[in-house]
Amino acid sequence: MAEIQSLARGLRILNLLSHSPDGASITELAEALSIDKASASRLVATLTHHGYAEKDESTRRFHLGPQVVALSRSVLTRLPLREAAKPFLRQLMEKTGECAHLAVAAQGRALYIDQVESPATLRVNAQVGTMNPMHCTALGKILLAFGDNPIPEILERYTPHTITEPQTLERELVQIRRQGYAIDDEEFDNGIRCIAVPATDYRGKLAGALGISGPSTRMTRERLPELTKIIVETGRALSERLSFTHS
Amino acid sequence: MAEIQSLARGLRILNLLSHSPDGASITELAEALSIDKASASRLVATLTHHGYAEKDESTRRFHLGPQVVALSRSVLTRLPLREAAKPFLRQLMEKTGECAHLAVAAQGRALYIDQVESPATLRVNAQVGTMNPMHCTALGKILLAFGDNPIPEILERYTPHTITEPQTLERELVQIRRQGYAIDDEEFDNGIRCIAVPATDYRGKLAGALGISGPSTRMTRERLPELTKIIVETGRALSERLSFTHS
DNA sequence: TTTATATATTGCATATTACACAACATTATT
DNA sequence: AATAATGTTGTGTAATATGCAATATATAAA
Repeated sequence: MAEIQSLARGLRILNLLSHSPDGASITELAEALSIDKASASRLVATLTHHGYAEKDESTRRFHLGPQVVALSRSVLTRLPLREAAKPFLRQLMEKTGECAHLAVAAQGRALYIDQVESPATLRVNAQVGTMNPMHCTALGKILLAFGDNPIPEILERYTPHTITEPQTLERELVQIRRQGYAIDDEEFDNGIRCIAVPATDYRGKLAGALGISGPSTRMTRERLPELTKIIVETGRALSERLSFTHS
Repeated sequence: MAEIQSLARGLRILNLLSHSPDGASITELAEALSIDKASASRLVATLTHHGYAEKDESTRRFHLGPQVVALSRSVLTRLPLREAAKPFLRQLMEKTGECAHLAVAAQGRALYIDQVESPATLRVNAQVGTMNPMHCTALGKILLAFGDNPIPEILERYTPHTITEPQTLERELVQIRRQGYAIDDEEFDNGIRCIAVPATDYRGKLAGALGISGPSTRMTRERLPELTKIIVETGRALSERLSFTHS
């Protein structure tokens, strides 16, 4: 596989910018990529010229440009799963009172492609485009258990409950496959519990994962079975729906 | 300004892919850019490797990859306007029953950065990331009237009501500045009317535009004044809110 | 204000890198 | 199975991106 160096560098700059909430300067970018300031300057100029980056004139730092938002729209609208799942997410939110999320596997992580927010003041908001680790989120575990992604090499610890042992995770995945749903019991964020189920297409192949997230004070261990039942049913319904839309 | 050729080519490929709902093949991309198949192949390989493109194995065609969605999130969350405007959009939708939209100027077009959908069956949906022309949308006219974007050279016609004469548009903008709101009376889509107002920050500088869109059967000419009043008030409230959040 | 420091942009020579052409491999079509 | 179309891999060539140095610009200090 031949890599086009300057394109790869440009893309790495985009990635860096996306992880820099306060933007980045030319020198910072050059250092991060171990390239010359001049090269960075020219690469950023090209990105800017095409709308992929933009300079905040007040801070003189570079941010991602609006063009990437326009790109993302075309990705999201292309996903038939998103279209089909929307009413089911809404229904999920209404029945449980918690925010409902939809995710697919991307780059070894769970990429959130849609969300229906709950009206509750205290709620778990996950922006579309968020990429969370797979091993410690309910949606991610579903994607691991039913998809064809390998178990990540390193299982980073986020909370005291995070599973960091590969064997433990493997056993968990077996159980998830058996029971048909996954639970994240404060394994990624303290005080947050999630439940997720798979959405499968007409061939039974995994299309994505959907579920709810809420504060553990509201999603108590006692309520989990009742909530799980709702989510499993919704997942089945969506999967059934997907079986008839193999366009 | 020195353009990095291969990066520019890569970005142009991304643009092409975003306008190709059914994806694109290597040869199509090569033809569109007037470059060799081999070059296109290598560029796409790099894009794919970094998650910016992906191959649909069933059709053997290339689409945009999930990475661009992840990028867009960082753009959207960075915008303080979006955060601040959310409750006002919701309120707008609830009071009018129509979909509420929020847009900023980008690349000479109106870029939709947020939306609150109405529950109505017949509603005007504008995906986040959509880029509409300025001269024939209510949000766009606001951005033209109060922002510092030049009037587009060519005013493309979309419907019989589209303003295509620069002088006419200039007069319209003067009136919009005076009255403080803009109306799109089936100038972009037949059967759709929109009303929009500006959102200004603590310096009185334009931050974005917000408004509603609905079918002209429901948003009749008679109802426009009543709806306009609501929107103008909401715009003032948001602008006031923005005056206190100059972080 | 002036000086000093940090940061960004432009010129330019070198060589690395991307390029086009072609051959090969793969997949689709007949 | 044969043919056509499309995608990928070599390879020599030359154009292009690169790094260094110098200039220009902006920021901080004096």
